[in-house]
Amino acid sequence: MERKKKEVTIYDIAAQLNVSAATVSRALRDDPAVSAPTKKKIFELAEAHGYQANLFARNLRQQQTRTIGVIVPRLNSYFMATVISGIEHLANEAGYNLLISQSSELPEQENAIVKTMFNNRVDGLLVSLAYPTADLQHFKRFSQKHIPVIFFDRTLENNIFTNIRIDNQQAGYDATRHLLELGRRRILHVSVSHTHNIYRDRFNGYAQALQEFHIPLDRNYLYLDDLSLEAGARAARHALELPERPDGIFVANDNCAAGCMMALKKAGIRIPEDIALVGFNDDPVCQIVEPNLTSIHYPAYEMGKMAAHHLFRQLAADEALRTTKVVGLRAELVVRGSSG
Amino acid sequence: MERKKKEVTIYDIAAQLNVSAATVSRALRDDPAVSAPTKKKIFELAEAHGYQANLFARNLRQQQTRTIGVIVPRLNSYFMATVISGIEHLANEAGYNLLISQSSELPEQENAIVKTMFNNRVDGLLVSLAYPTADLQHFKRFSQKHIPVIFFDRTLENNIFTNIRIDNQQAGYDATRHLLELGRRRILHVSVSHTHNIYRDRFNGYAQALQEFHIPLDRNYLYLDDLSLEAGARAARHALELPERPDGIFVANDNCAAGCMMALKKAGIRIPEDIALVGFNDDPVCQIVEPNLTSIHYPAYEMGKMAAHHLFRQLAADEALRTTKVVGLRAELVVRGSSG
DNA sequence: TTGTATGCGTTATCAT
DNA sequence: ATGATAACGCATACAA
Repeated sequence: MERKKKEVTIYDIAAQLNVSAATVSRALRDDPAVSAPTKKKIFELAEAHGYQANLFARNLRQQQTRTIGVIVPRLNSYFMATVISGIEHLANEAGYNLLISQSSELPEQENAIVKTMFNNRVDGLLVSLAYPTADLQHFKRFSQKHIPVIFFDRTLENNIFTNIRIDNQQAGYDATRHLLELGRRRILHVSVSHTHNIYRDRFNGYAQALQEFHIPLDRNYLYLDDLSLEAGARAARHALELPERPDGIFVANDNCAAGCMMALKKAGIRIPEDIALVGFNDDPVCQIVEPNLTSIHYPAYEMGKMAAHHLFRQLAADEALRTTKVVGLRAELVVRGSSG
Repeated sequence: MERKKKEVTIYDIAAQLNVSAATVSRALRDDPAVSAPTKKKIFELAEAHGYQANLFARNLRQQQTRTIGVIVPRLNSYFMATVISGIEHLANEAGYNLLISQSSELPEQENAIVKTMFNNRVDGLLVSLAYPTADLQHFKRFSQKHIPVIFFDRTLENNIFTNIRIDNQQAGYDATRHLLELGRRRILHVSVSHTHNIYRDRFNGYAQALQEFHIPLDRNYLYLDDLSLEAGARAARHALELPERPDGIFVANDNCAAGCMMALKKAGIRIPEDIALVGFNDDPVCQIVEPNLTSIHYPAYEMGKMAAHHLFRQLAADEALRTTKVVGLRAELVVRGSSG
């Protein structure tokens, strides 16, 4: 069976130049201890041979991979794609590779991925948690070995790892208050049943705004499902079956809001006249549905860059200097036709 | 500065059990040459220590990484996310890791990524090319070292690597013929200006269908832009400025078709009565626009699995058995309201 | 400024 | 069935 062709190593270069492998190694890493002429010769020969450093050997020696793991619930949302672009941007600059995996919203899957990433000796982890993930046990092996983990978007309260997130309560408040200022008084909130804290926070913002306007919280005006397109249709049905029809709906993501809008329109409801609608994320779909969807603009790209930025900082810093913290990003309301 | 804690190695286990490291290594890999009792002892102690194989050492020794590189133009489409899910599915099963990167449709970026992946010694590559990429020069280093590369979706004719794709001409034909059978006669085709072959093929299918219906090809009925949402609006404007308004439009992707539909509706055009519309890909957006968009269903998940499948086959096979080939997948028309 | 020697943790070859 | 030993390619402590 044909073996792989032999690679050019620093030894080959050293032999041809009558210097030691150590010198070649140093020259290639631009060590100032090597004289300019030798360095030049070495660079040239390396170039001529198309020399490639063997990263395993280097990693084996240095105990680091220059690889960071990224774990997200799903790759198929505009939001996540944008976050990852942000991460990539910084990672490329810093010469790090990305190992990307999706948990498909399954904690067991997430757990398996974390283990794999650990075995692959990633230098750090960037994670957005699956819905149902309720604790951070599976990241313990990382904290034990002092490998930094940064959570973004879907975070969990903890005092070990850094969290990057928006102020979901504020955003929920802004969305709801906007509807209230439009004169709407019966506002339905559509969200997800697994009470992940970001959705709880959005709800809290909703509740806070209602309270400010002296509107009592009514359990009937909270509809929990899975935030899919279909869930949006179900939410619409729920809305129409309510004894007093809502005049405003705040949906915790755009996709679901789009489904809701379509179902409402099909039922003859006018948007925004009869019911005003606000979504969340500011996905491109906002500009496709008619009327265009008012939403909370989520700074996805920036969040990706932030997450990577903090990871690299922690990688560079001494263990002791890694102060646990929460980084907040601004998320702003974008008003469009659905709440004209 | 605090060093990383020492890892448990096969030597540690060997020492504690009074066997050699070689035996431990064999046992851990379940080599039949090791007796059952020793194996058991070794497994137990390894488990107790939370032993983790050091992949660098293994890779260094075996000259392989069990990592495959995935390069896509963009991560932010439903289509790509689905393909990647398909790839992941098989890769996980086979115990391979995925290194995912996006070229952002930039050949230079693509080139850089290919180089990085090469340096990282990926065992194989799964690639969907950037629009403007016109040749496969940058993959030469892979063919030279006999590292398999599989192209999917955006492929380029070649006699070295395997291509996985749908029959774009057939699909373009199906889409156009559908409009023709609806009685439409002035059919505009909206596509992308960089003539990547998949778009050329779709156009050819369009031309073929017209020919069958004895309709002469008219350059005015071909609009080339970048297939973005905005390009869709521009295409609509173009359509309305034509001396004879089209009664059917075949757009080469759904996103652009959605933009086109919106602009047409805004201009007072009724869909499908005045103009029938067909998109491409069968993205979720098809079910969001009104009326729902007729499209070509692209078997994305299956394509991902196919690509991974063929890569693993080539990895397992002897060099000589790697017959270059093209794998075709079926793409079928899904009729919806936009061409009711 | 350069060289020597050694370790990083595995696996494969050859003995026993 | 098991052991001794030599790579794999690089980086570094120490010596010169």
